[in-house]
Amino acid sequence: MSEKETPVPSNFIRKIISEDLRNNKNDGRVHTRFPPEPNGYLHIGHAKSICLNFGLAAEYQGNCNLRFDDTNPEKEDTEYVESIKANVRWLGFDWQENEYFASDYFDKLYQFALDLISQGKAYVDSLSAEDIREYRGTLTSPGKPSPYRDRSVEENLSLFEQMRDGKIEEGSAVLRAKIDMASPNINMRDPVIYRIRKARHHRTADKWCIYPMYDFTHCLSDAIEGITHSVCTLEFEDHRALYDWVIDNLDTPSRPYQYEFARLNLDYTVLSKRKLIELVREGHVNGWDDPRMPTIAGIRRRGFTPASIRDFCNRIGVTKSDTRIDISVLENTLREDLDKRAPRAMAVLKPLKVVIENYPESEDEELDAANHPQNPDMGKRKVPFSRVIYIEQDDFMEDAPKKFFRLSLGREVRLRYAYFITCTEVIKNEQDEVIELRCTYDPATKGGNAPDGRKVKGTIHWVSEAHAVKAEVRLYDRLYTEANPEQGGRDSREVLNPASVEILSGALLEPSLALAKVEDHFQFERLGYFCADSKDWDSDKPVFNRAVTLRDTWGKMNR
RNA sequence: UGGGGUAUAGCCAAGCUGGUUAAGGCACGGGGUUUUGAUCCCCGGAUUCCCAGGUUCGAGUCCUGGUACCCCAGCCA
Repeated sequence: MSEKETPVPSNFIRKIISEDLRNNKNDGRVHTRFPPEPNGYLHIGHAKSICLNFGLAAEYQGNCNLRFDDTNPEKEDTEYVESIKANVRWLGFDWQENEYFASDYFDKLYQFALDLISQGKAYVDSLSAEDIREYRGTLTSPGKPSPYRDRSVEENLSLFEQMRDGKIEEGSAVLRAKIDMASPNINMRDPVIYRIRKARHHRTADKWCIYPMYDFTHCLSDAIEGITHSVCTLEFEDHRALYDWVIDNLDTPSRPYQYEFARLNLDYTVLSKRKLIELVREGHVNGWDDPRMPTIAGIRRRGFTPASIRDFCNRIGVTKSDTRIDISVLENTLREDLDKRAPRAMAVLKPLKVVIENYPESEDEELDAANHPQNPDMGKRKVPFSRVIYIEQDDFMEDAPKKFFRLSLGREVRLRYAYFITCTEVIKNEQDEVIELRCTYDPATKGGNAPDGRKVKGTIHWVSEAHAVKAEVRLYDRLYTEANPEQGGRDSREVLNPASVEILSGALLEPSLALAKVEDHFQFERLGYFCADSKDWDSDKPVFNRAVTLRDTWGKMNR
């Protein structure tokens, strides 16, 4: 993380921490954690949380734990823990030896539950799930106590033990905290803190058949790890009262506090696990790492860099207001990062043949091209030139308006790093489509400058036919046609963008590009930033993904 | 009158205990440089901070009353 990134702006959590430090709370310690559940892949929304938690720890010389919140054996798997670790590492964060699992605390958690029971603050409820829901009341009416609410401590202890020993059927008993069935906060109406799940856990195997619930586990895990600031998203605001209740009613090694911030919403994308799974399962995308997916794996494959994502997370801020970020903010952090780092190269996506009639038939030559126009340290390379080249179809227009600074019949343009050429003839097929151009070149303009001081309006990119490398280039666009795909409760599948990917199998690259390594980034001049695909790249068939286009004021004018 | 939150330019977002001209970024518009219509460099926008009252010499910041939007009734996290 040596690159210069936008300084982290102030936010309310920073302010709280600074205040705590001023009061020497927690002996001046700052300890955060990133607590994913290993039941799915991380996405850009998680990146916000990762950057926040690790960023806070770094700024205040504290630590940030990576803790897997694995209390639901039926949904979790080690496959996810591996991918999560890889993603966090890729983003540039290091949790060092601070890797934990809530499942490592099952014994302690069990003891805490026993303590609560002994204090008369928890009881085993034998109501069915449906009855519990019934008894809980509604948002506007209070709940009523379960008939099992006043079981004796001894009976509860014995029943809980039977739960643990597998003597009670799944679903026929749970452990509940005894708080207040009439609380206006539904989370406080005797929340379930342990349930029976006769399922194999990915780490504890068959040791347990009772598993603690999130609200009981999370706060105690924080306390066990000495977390000082437990940062989570807004939907847990209502749970804070329960978080505090558990901590306050048990003898814990430390006293953590929970703070909530707004989760990320991004234009033209969807970030709920359920929706993401749906996209994959129904085949709207090709897997979790499809470059259109907002998953870390997807945006990585698309060509985003860790620095650009960190920068993005810093720019969007941390608040409690429910907002939606303009996709251009993300795109722009990538452009900024890659503009200074990505080598330039030429590639023609939709080729149009050009024959330079006065260029010798059997000849070719190598021209010098800068790898980065502003940074000579990135060196130069040779680009082969010959009589037959290809240019971009979009760079020719037959009836061109005055403002069209590219090639047209009778007009002269510069071929980047090569020569000025003038179009002399347009060849069409029976469908009246332009299939070839005949041009002449001015040998005196080699390298791209005219000795007579003649100026040319446009510079276009090109590739020599004899030397070109054929490649597949995938152009990606937003996955949805609406900024907020789920607006008004609509099914986001109704607004899927049918043109979210365009595969060009006949793209032509300058030869240097064939030497790219997987995940290498380039700017294809005048087109955008591209990344060598990590999955389908083959030395026989290069595959590039377009991560983001260049800014295009010409394109904008024409829209 | 269930409870918990949020409201500052098109989109984000600073704004400490109330004090001259309401940061910054993205987007947008204009101009300059340029062998990428890219980059880079200038310049531009809120008499106004959800609304209405009030307190005050002075309020985005305090008070009162509204309005809009988000979250909560898993033995998910």
